[in-house]
Amino acid sequence: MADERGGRGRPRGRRPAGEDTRATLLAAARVEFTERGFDSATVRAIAQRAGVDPAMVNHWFGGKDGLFVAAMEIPVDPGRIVHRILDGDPERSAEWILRTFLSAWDADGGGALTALLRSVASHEGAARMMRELIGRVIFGRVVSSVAPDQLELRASLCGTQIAGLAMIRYVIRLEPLASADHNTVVTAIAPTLQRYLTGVL
Amino acid sequence: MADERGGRGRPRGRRPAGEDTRATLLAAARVEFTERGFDSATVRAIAQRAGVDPAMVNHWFGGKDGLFVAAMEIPVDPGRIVHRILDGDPERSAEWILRTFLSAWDADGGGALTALLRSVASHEGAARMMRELIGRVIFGRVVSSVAPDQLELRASLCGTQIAGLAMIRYVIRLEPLASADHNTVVTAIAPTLQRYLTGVL
DNA sequence: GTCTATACAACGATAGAC
DNA sequence: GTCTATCGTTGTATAGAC
Repeated sequence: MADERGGRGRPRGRRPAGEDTRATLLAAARVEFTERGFDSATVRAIAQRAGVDPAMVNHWFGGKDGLFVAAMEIPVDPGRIVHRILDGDPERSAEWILRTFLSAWDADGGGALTALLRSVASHEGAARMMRELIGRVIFGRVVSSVAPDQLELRASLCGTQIAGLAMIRYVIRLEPLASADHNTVVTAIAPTLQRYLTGVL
Repeated sequence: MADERGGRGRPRGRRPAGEDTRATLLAAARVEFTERGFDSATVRAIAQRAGVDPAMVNHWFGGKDGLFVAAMEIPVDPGRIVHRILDGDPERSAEWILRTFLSAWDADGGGALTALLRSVASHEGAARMMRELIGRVIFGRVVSSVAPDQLELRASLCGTQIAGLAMIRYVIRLEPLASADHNTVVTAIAPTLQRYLTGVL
């Protein structure tokens, strides 16, 4: 009864090893989340782009939220950034931080960053992730190793300048900063960041 | 029957001339779009806020899109802000700018600002409006009256610090900056802004 | 034979259209 | 006020890897 193995659809059951559905979904999710933002991106569209069933999102990530946090890795690797920053002269930390962020963001034209900011603005969960990422992982560790006094205030101040640069350069795209080369940006902004890191507040 | 002019609900049928349903809808739409962004704002909620049937949105604006484009005119008065800022000592402009923005943003707990940033991040039209608002109307005029050299670069740099402060303090809510009083914020950030305005870059 | 990744169907909610 | 489209999610049967 109801056997009906007529050719429609993909075959059920476990697919051959090597067809990594999870990774395919992640890639599709990054595209959709980037282009449409968290709310407008649909699980169905992501699944369709990945060529799999929407239920796979639930199976692999527990739902749309899980897929989001899995897909939206920060466009920079915090560990590497911190490490690279701490290897140099503390009085030149600001310049390194800026160059690291600029390189990471410009790598894909700011697409991933724009998506991240969009998600941060519209999704409280993303904002919370961002909060802990900035405060603890990135600037918290950087600041604690260069200027232990007023650690948290310094970290959040650094956050303002970095987040603001991201907003103006990649989201609002205000000229001339949107098209300025890295040296120009560093010359203008590094002193600010350096003061937030090690200067007198 | 069901005349019931005394209590809840509005009378049916054509309303008397002068009760501008269209304008009421526009006002309600601005509130909802501002608070929730385009996607999350619903026609039903807008109509309910206006005390009007959702069908009126279709009748007057042809749908949600039409209502949006009709509603999204800039509801702020940048002129007053600029005027107040320019009345003081040029070397104290940064402090005035910061205090003006902080007061405006804190007035409603940052709600309107969060909504604005959300719209900017998720809607290209809002980003374009923001671009011109920051670059030309606000900082363009401020900077041109204090330091005419590298006017646009200075304006966009001011934009980074202001936008970043907004992001960290009201959207991401990173402590201690999120709860810091105005004096603390001014002490920390005014020097940055002052350098962007009149300092050496 | 067992486990599990998978496809399919359907549900309840919600929002825009008419 | 009703209709319809679409969303996220859940349940279940099944095919293939192990």
